[in-house]
Amino acid sequence: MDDTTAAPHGTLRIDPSHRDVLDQVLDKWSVSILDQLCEQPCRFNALRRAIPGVTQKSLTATLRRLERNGIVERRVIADRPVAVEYRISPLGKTLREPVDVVLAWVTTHQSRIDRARREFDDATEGSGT
Amino acid sequence: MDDTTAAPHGTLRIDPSHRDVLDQVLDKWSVSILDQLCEQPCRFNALRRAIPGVTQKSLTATLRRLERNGIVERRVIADRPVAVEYRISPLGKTLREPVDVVLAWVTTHQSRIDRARREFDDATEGSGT
DNA sequence: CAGTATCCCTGTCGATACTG
DNA sequence: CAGTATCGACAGGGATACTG
Repeated sequence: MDDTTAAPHGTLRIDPSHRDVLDQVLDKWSVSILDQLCEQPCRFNALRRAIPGVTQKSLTATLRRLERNGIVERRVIADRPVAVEYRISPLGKTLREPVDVVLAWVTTHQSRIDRARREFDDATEGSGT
Repeated sequence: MDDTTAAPHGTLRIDPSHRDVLDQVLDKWSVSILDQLCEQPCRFNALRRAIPGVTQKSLTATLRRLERNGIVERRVIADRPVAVEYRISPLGKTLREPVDVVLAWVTTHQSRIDRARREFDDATEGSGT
């Protein structure tokens, strides 16, 4: 079957490792953290305040995961009233563009998506009952 | 370095609705489905066979979700030995590019990510015990 | 063929409490 | 301040069985 029409570059082959990276890097809180850290390095609680709704647990877990994947860097800047600074890594910076592209897509098509959802819900409404 | 690619900092505020869309269209199976349907319209079981590891339940749920979001179109093409064809929608086609960008990022940086993970795991190894 | 329905299990998430 | 530890609630995912 020829895929020259739909797939100009024939790229979209998903292997599990790719899926895995996406799961670790584009999950619920990662995008917000990425966004925040791209603006400026941030301490734990500052980050926490900057991202409404996140809990310590989730924030810690997400930061750890991003750190493990080389997206953010963790740095202890004091010993006494322990201060820890998180900053975006060079690798993390490169992630921003793809994420921006995706977010731009969402922004662009949000209304269309919303409409599709309403229409679907509307059409589905009478079928389940 | 000038960041013409990245949005000016602070502009891309992640609001819940964006997050919500991402969750619905970039989740575990959606990318594979998008990939497959971008190549050609597909019937349910064909799709199932094309995507190793997916179950009926997950496939059904994901297809429904994508349909609801206007990403794929569902079409009954026969009544007797019921046949259903799924195809990518115009909106769905526009999603391909952003996804492609993200996947390209993964491909490009995969080895670096893997290395970061190994280094992290290595450094962490002795601390948790 | 193309689902729906059910059970069950695991992972995740939030809330709370505690620590260096 | 920056976490760790623990618990309970809940959604998602797989396996299985059944249906138009």
